[in-house]
Amino acid sequence: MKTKELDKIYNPKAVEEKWSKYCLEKELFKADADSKKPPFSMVIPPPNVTGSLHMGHALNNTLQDILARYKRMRGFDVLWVPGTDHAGIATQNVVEKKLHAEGVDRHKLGRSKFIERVWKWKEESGGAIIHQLKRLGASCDWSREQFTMSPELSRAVVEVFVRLYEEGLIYRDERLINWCPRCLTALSDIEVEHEEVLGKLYYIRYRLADVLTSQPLNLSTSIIEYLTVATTRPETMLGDTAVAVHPQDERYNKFIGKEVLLPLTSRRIPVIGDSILVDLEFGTGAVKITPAHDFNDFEAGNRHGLKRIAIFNERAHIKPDIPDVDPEVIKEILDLHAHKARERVIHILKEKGFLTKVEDHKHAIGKCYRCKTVIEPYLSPQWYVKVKPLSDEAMKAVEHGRTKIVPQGWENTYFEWMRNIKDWCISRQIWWGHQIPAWYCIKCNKNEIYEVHGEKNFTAKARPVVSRTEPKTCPTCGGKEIVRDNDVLDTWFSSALWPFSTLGWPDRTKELSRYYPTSALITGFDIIFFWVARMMMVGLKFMNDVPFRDVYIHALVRDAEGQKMSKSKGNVIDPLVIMDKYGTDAFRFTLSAMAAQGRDIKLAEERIEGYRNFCNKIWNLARFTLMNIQESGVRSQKSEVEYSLADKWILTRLNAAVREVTVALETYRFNDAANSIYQFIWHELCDWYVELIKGDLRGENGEERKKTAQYILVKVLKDSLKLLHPMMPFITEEIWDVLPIEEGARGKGQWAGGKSIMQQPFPKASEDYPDAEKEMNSLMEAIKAIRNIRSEMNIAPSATIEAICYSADATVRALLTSEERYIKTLAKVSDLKISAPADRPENAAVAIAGSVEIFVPLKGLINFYEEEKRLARDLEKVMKDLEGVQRKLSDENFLARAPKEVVEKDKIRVEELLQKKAKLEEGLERIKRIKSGNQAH
RNA sequence: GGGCGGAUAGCUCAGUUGGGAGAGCGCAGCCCUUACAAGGCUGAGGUCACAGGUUCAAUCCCUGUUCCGCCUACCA
Repeated sequence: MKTKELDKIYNPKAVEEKWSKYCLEKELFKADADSKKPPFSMVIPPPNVTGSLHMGHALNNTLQDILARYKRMRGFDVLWVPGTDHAGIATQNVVEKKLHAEGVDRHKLGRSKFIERVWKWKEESGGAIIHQLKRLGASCDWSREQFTMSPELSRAVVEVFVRLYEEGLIYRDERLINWCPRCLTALSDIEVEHEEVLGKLYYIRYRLADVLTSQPLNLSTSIIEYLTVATTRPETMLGDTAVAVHPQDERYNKFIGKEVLLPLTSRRIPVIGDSILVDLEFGTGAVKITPAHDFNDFEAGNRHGLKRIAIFNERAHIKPDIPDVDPEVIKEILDLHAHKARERVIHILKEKGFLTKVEDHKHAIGKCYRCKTVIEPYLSPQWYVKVKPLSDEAMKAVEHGRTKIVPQGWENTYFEWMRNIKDWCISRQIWWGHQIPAWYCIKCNKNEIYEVHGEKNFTAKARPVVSRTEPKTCPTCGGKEIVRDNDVLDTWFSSALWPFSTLGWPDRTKELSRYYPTSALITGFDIIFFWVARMMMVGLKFMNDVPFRDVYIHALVRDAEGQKMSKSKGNVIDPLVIMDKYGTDAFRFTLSAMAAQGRDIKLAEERIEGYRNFCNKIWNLARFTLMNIQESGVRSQKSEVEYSLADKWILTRLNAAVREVTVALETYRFNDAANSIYQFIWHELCDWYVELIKGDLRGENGEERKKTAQYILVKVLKDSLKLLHPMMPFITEEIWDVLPIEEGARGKGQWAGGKSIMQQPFPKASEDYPDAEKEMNSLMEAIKAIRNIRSEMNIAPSATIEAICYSADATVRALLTSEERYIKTLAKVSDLKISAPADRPENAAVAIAGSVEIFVPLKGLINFYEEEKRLARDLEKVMKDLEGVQRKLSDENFLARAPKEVVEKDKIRVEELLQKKAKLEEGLERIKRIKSGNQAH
């Protein structure tokens, strides 16, 4: 059989396509609910069905996949549930945009036709992200792909809704809510993004009703004829129904109970005292109250029984029927959007002398998190979840450690939000989503009906019938005319059920009992509130147990400058482009290596390039290995008697890597795992071990030695690939496929006689050889010292040299002697002398490595000036270290109080440094002597 | 306004029980040495933001200051 030659450079594309296809066809990612193995389960944070893979997804799913693959190799039956959510608003926007291009709108189409269109869109173009996740290598159980709008999951949604309603945890009420005038729907509090802007504070005078008003307004008058209010939203004054002052404010409290004339209207509104709303220090100390358009004013209105006058329609345009407003004014602003109306109102107020002052003012405005439109507080009937009883349980679960949040710092964020939680507005005025299972009897609610777009809507006073199935008749009056509530549920409502609805709930499935609670949830901090907190609440409520044991919160991916990536900034890095350019493995490894806990990831392409190089390094390691083993494969080897020092050393270092990677993955320290494996493969296995055994592999040290070296090389490579596999699934699979399985057998592709690397057990640390490790370290030090001399003395890399090693330590001499071939090979030494300290050669560069004094005779080639500089530099460094340690050791307090191991260590160190110092000084002396001798000639 | 996090090599960042400061990239020098130039060898570079405190010992713990981020909040 011919040895398979690998290409000189790793080509990810073909490899990824091949294995991706193969693993999917063979269904290697499937969980087995009947398995005897212990379960490990995760649910994917479902991406929007409209979405395409961005950096956040890539990081999130890479980390999940690393865990999934690791746990699989550790012998777990891994279930990783994939799927998408229906993304109510976003999806509806997409389809509406398409309709718009066709010249249709959804109202013309009608609700059911529209929903059909959305489903059609979903089938055709939805879920592109699923393919992209597969491309990323995500080893989800694709046979269990879920969708929040599927009939099964919809059933769970209805069930949860009805039960919560029956328990009084869901109710309907009319109050101010956050309204997006573009999406035309209510939003929950957390769907509003606050943004600080520099706005204006407008001062407007409201004339007191009971003061003589016959004379023209005189701005310089000292008699108080008016109250001046300050506002950021002058246009809402048309909806004012009171002015508030602080009851303790001596400037104004005499006006409480009086009335003012609202400018631009014929409305008289009361002056009221309210200590909650009014801050004495701010503005003028007098506040206009617009209960229908401001959350604080709404509350104040409730406290004082004020009327609510809405001045905007659902698109935040001025309504025609605002009571009391001057018709001239209405004519000017009718149907203007709020911000246009503001300009007009200010203009009119100014003209009429009501506007007294305008100043800059920083304040926050709310924007729709989907479309960035400025949100408008809007009065309407909505459905709410009463969350306090649920959040109490959810807090306890984390307090008691039933769910662990990693890194722990995020617990504060979680608790903080849970403590201040407000009822959750769950109804949305859109069509795509789970329609609320509530119906209204026309007869019973005939006074509560109002029409919007020809649809019947019901006020908060209407009495709904909430039911799992559509009622045929009204349970109260038997009436047959029944209308369903138009609203749909917040998409996050269905996401909250994801960890159990995807496992078959409300049925008591095998999966549910086996995989719930899930083992871990991996997600970004930006959806702790949206998703994690709500899953906790709902999971505890309906499953009586937490939805997951661990929550690992990872960072956000930013660009190299630390900016959040966004399309508008144009700084997005497309993961698909990156994967094309550098390969998926390199990309995944980069994300893993940069996923340090508690810090955002600044992604720079150079970093990815570096790990692409690492892939190539691994590839060439494999290539080298294949070139150096028997075509018949490698013998199996159990006995360690034939292990060389290098063999024992690399096995020991491998063990260290195995331990580090294992601990790191168990504790979600993905960057540590990546760095350990990188360090090991590149800087220990490739840089040292491979170089050390090249002679062995060439047969220079006998056939036995050759076979053993081959065996160890293959073993270490295979274990390295296994360690690496969770992070780099493709390249490891490809190499695994061509490596020898056992004695006499080689990989022939597609695991002839073997299995996929993902089905292999994760490496376990075997026997350590601590002595070999120490000895190897001494040798490496000596080799590095000689290399240093070579470089500093400008000896051509191709030239061989002579070296003399003196050591007073017989053990060390024995080591150097028995392993001299390593020094000769790696330091390119042709003539190596090892002995007890004797006469120091004169024309030689010198270096100290541990107890070994190394001389490189340079017969006239030596640059004394350079050598002196080099030695002086080394000496200086040693002196500095020595000084530090000696100072410590001369401190009685240190000797008395520090642990004796620490003191002992420092004492040994001083000894070593003193020795080194003496030798360097000697060397320096010699150089100086020679130099002066040379000069004398 | 409240809360959280960060400040370590030119850049991006590690540094978990306080005990000789690390990596990657970049930079400089020398090398196409038959696994790999997407490579090898060598090297330069840090008062660990600042000021105090605790300790025999502080990059690490405590306090304060400065400068950055982020989250959160109804001061009109």
